[in-house]
This record gives sequence, C-alpha cells and structure tokens, in this order.
Amino acid sequence: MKIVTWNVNSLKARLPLVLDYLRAAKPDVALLQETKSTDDSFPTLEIEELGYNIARHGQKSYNGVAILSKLQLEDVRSGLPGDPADDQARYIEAVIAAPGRPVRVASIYAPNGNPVETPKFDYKLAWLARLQTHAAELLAYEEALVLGGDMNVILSDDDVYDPRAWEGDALFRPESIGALRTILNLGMTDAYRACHTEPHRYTFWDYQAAAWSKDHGIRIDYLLLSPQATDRLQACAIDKQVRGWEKPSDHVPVWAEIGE
DNA sequence: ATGCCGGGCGAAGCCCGA
Repeated sequence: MKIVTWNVNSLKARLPLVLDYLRAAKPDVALLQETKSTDDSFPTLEIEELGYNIARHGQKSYNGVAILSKLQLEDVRSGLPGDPADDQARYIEAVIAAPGRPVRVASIYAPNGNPVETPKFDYKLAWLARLQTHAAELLAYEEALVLGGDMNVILSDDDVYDPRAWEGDALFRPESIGALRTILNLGMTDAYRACHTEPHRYTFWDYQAAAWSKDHGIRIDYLLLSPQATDRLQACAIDKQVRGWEKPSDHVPVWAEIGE
C-alpha cells in the first residue's frame, strides 16, 4: 500500500498538478494538507474519476485536510480531540480497509506557530501536545498506524540547509522539536529516516529568495509509523522533482510503501 | 530579508504561510 503525504497549498490552485501527480505516482492513499477548500467546494468529481474515495475536513480560506483512498474508508474522524473550542481544520483520520491488513491513517497540518512570543506559538505547542495525547491513544490499539503530514517542525540540523538561518523560528525552537520528539518517543518511526540516513533532504522550499534553485529547503513533512506499520515498511522517498513542475506547491510529496 | 512569493478573498489591499 503506497501512502503519500503532501501539503498542496490550495487544492483549487493546485488541482491540475495534483491530478497529474496522482495519475503518475498512483498512490493507494493520499494525505493532503492545506486544501483551503470547504467541504462544499472540494473538487470531488475530478478526484473520484481517478478512482479515489474521499474524506475531507475543510474550512473557508485556511487549513483543510483530506484523505484520498482507492480502498474503502472506514471509521472517519474529523478534528483533533482535546479542545472543543478549536475550530481549525487541521486533522482527519480514517481506516483504510485493506482486506485482512487494514491501516489507520491521519492527515495532519500542524500549526506554524510564528511569530514566537505570541499566542500563535502557544497554540502550536498546545496543539502538538494534543496530538501526542491522541497518538498515544491510537498506539494503544496496537495496529498499523500512519500519521502523515506537515508537522511544521525541523527535527535536527541535518534537516535544514542552514541551522543559523532558522534559529529562533517557531519551526526550529527547542520546544517544537521536543514536542515532535515526544511523539516519536511514544514508539513511532520517522519513515524517511528509517530508509535514508543522508543529511539535507528536504520537503519544503520557500517560493521566495530563489530557495528552490539554491536548494535552501527544510524537512518538515513526515510519515510517522507505529511499530506494526514499521514492520511492514518497504520503502520511503521524497518526490522532490514535483517542486520543479509548473505552478508547484512549496511542499513536495513524501511517500512510503507499507507491505501487505 | 518578521514577507523577496503565492494563495484567499474579492475586487484594493490585507491576512496568512514557513
């Protein structure tokens, strides 16, 4: 089962690119973030034509997450538990009903958190703490689980072109790194790092300052696997070439192959 | 370089992202 995560930065603006990618890469499951689509404005027909079932959780203008799956979706849950007052559409999960070998997946868009020293950073840390609590609950199921998405955290100096340039940024603050490490320490595996040890492999390049042509990127999009999913991990890669396509997102897809 | 792009909203210019 090929599972891809991708922050598309507006599904409406990116629809031709997304459809091209789905046709070429043929993922069984696509976890999308920053769809910026309400559930009513979601391009359902175009995506269903490619053979995908859809679960989406959107809002107007901002955020928005979705799960596309060629297999049936079950037990769909929208919204990250832990704060009924939080109305930002940043989390959706579902079970991919592979016969005999189901996989629970989540599409996650963690808050950016900038500028620090503002409520935005507090919200980010509180949100990641809620994700930790929920991840612990899901891990207790002892099933194949894939938490995929834009975590908005740079885990180490190896995941950024110039650590000094990001010093103090909400994505690289010790509190942010600690929050994501705490989730990994529950027993989850960073799929890309399980397959690749070489440093300086990125998933995001800013539109500005010629970041792409200079390879000034950061790795902030992850597939986090439960032990049961890690046992089935066969391959993982970053589809970097998509950043060079026409009218790209600033993020690129990251995929993992989870065996049967 | 706390906004150089790029998108949403909505029809000019502000909000937001990382």
